[in-house]
Amino acid sequence: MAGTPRTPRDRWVEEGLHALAAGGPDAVRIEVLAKRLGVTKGGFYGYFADRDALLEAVLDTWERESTDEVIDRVEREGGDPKAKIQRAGALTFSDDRLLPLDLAIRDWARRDDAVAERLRRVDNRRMELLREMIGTFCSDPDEVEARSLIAFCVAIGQHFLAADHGPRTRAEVRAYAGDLILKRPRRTDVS
Amino acid sequence: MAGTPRTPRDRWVEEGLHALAAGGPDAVRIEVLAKRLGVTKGGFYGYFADRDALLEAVLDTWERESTDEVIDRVEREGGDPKAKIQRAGALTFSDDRLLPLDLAIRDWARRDDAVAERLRRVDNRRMELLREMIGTFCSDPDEVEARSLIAFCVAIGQHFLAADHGPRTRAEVRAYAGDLILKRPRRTDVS
DNA sequence: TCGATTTTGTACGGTGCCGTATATCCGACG
DNA sequence: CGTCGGATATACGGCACCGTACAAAATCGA
Repeated sequence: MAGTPRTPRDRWVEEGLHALAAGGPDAVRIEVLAKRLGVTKGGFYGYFADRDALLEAVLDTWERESTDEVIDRVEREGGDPKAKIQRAGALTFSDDRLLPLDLAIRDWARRDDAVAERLRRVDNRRMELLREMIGTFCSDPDEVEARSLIAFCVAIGQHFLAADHGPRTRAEVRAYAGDLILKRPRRTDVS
Repeated sequence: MAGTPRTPRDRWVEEGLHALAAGGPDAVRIEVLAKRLGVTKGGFYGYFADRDALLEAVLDTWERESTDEVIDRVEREGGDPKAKIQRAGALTFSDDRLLPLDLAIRDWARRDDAVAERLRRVDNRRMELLREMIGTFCSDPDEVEARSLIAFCVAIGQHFLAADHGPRTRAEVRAYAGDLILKRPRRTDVS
């Protein structure tokens, strides 16, 4: 029995995740990954039947990391509901690793039903967190749903937007937008 | 002098737009477009130096169609500010032609600076429309900017979201969200 | 150290696509 | 009708990648 392989299965998946995040599914090329790993593709086919099998493994890893691991960590660190949701959002949408991956997979999902189904599972768990948090200050279920959708759309959409904001930075505008959506409405009637 | 070419330059661009919308920039393959056009790539190089030149032409066409043409049409049909912005949004984000193209280009822009620059120009014009409309009922400039960002993010982001909404349809939730963002705040203080 | 086993390197054939060169077609015009 | 010119077809060489086959090397147990 031989010992630890020089390039175990996980390293291939890891490089696959990087390539997917950086260039989309079309950029996940076996020979390119091999070059980045400093090996040839010789060993690849010991772990994966073909390129599609690698993509499946990549998606498996992403799905696990972006749900269970994030949720585990959030639960472990505790805090009030709002802090938990914010931490979940921060882990998912601020992480240099998960964010580009998330965006790449969203675009991929538009063209591949199996990917779309995975994304649906992941997004549903995230939406559940949002509903829970927004439900702490908003009682109308329709409004909870609408605000959750808005919050999610802003979290994702801001990375697909290229507009400028004059003297303001995107982060400033986004922070203000977050206040509008995630805080209890306390406006006086201006009519 | 020979007459009208069988496959003029515009047809190549047109097919390029379709391919881009359907599969992203990697799907814009000269020989694939030729097959769809029922010709070989023989004539292609009479119009374009290479594949990149076609992609430039495709982006030129998209940029023109999604700004000038939309704005021309909106101005021509008139109406109050809100109606105009809604018509601009409808033309851009409900059109079977422009929407998938828009989404594909947004993902592309994340990886290509030149595309990002084009998208910035287009998005800035759209944001200007949003500010204008939201400014009609909201006087705080920070809030105008934040609401504009939110509205834009929802318009784009909803197409990158896979979450379900229980008994509600996405359209219902989105409509409610639109009311929250695009209507004058009239809430009573609940504190 | 010596096999046994697994991983890796190398070589191969096949495919799809790019860009070029050249031949062929076909309408316009004399 | 012939010829001219642009549009298209065909053929080619090249490249990058896939997946397979087999040889070489590395590693562990004995």
